[in-house]
Amino acid sequence: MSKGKFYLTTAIAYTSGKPHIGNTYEIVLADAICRFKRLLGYDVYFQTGTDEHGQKIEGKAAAAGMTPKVFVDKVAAEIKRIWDIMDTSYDRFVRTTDPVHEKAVQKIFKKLYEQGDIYKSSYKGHYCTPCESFWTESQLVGGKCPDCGRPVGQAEEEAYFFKLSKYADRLMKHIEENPGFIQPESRKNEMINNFLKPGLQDLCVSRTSFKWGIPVTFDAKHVIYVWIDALSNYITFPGYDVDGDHGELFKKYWPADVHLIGKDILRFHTIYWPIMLMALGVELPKQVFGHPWLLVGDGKMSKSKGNVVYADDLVKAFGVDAVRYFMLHEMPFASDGTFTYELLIERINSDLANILGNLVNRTIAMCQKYSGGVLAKPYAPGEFDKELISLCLDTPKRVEMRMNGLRVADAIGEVFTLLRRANKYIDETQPWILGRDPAQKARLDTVLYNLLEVIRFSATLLSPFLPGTAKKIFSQLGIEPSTWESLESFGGLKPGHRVSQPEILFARIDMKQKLEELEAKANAAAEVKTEAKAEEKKEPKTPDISIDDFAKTELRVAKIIAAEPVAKSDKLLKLQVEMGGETRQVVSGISKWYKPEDLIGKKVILVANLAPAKLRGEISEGMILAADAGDTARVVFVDDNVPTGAKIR
RNA sequence: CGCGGAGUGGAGCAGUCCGGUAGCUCGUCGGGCUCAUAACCCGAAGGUCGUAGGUUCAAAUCCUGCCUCCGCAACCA
Repeated sequence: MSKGKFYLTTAIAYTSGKPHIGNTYEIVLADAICRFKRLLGYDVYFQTGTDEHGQKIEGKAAAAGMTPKVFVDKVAAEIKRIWDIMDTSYDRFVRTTDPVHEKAVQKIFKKLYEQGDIYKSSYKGHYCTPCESFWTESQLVGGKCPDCGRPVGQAEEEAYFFKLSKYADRLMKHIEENPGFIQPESRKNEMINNFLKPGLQDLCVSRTSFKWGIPVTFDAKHVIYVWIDALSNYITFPGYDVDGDHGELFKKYWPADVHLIGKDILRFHTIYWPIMLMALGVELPKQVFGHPWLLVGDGKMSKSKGNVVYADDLVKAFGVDAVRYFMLHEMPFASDGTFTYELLIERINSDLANILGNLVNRTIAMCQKYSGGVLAKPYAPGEFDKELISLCLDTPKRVEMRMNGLRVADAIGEVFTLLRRANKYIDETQPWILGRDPAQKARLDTVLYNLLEVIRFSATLLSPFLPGTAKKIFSQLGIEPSTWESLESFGGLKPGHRVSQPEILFARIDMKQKLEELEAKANAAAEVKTEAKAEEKKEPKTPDISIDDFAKTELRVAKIIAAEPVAKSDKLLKLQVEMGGETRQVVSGISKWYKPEDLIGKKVILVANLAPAKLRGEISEGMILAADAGDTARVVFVDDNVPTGAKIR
């Protein structure tokens, strides 16, 4: 019965905040693949979860006035809630703060250390004691701290490193011998050319700069950094044990068949992770698929209105399956997809409502109208049947082929090709005309039977993508969900069977009206947000300073005598300013709002005693004052007859 | 020369690896039909495949230069 096991993982979501529609895409894609494999008869284990350690979370929790644990519990619950709203059928939702995981990770770290793959060393660098900061050679300004201008000393911060280079050749060989390992193909070359060929640097796998992580058992100062902590979830939760006493799930399902991840973290999964596994002597996953991103591509809804789109809001407005359909349909495979409300509504109307919903509806309605809802035996084949039936029988194979290549959008497209064909078949056979002539009853029954059978096929094939809709269709057909095996032959529906009443699957959406509705809602939400923000902003008032504090700032009038953009930067302008006979170079982040020629000859206020800093390789000796209005900045200009060098106070 | 992606009828995309009639969905226009959710079916218009060269009997597809756009990285002193 079972065709074998199938273990799929998603990346574990970082619990720094609520996942938006792009983050949600991955779990839906994973779900579609897993449901399809189950339909085929595979024994599926589908694992997802959250990555909950790290400095960023520590910081966010502190900012929210919570302990990291409380913070992470809250966010993880939110993520899980959204995964559930999306109707995803994961078998297990894991969290890296799970003690079982933490213990396993500590053991892994220890083992790698004991066998010499992890060693203790240090970051060497220039250290500024007052600033508590490390600087690399290139960051220093004139050999001094770019922050405070004081001299720096040589210092070291200890850390543990993982010997990636030791396994580089083996990994290269593995990638070459297993062409399907990295998907899509184009990414494989990227990994080889950018990382493997230039040579791998040993990876820093511990930190001492924050506490919110899994401690190194034998060195309490250190916390295990994300690589080993997060990546290993794929084996620790199924029950991997460094001493070989593995859990049942691990024995049964490892190696993973697919690691489904975003293209941005491909490097970690195709280089660091395989090397870790090699070092542990564990078999490598079969495939790593770096999926593209679903981007929110609509400039109209600006940031100030809050254009972040969340899956749960969409589900509320359009229904789960519509959102799932859009996500899965819109992603071509290797290139990014775009989300806009217009596109979503268009897909719902033209595919779900018109092609699919209407076909089911009209067919069931005709069955009720002409046959009292009872199926008769298809006795009277006609000229259009053959083409329809052969396409129908062919479709499961086509879908399977597409899915094997993880071409989910194309797989769905195959089903819709069949649905379109069925709509055309209705036109060709004209059942409403057959219905007028009692002599044609047998032919009419046959036509209706064929249509219903096509719908049964389609519902089955769509069930991994639109689980809720498939269920509704089966219920309208009055049957239990069909198996994959039942799609081997045409004619699974039993004559004499009675179908249910037709119901609308997807209502058509009035584009204009819906968009207005959404915009009104967004505006209302934005108002609430800005109000909330305004209140928040009042809280941290800048503390009062004394006149002496202010006097520490030396403000002087300066004239801009030259300006040019800084190469390779979109924000910076390099200015030469003249101030009481002295010329200085100032780099300012205003190139979005000012062109060089707008500034030359103008007089501005310069913070003259600001410690020099290096920006994109250019020295900046001071700062020009400008009003920051959030989206824009306006430089403060000074009356032209004020002499340069004049002090401002 | 920081990394990467993309430029194909009005919109969104496929085709590019393995050169040989430019295809799909939406939209528009015309027609058909009435079982159905103003749905469904048929037909038509609309493209110098970013640009300039090169290879070839033949280039959207291969090679070279250039232009434009978009992510990421860097960056508001």
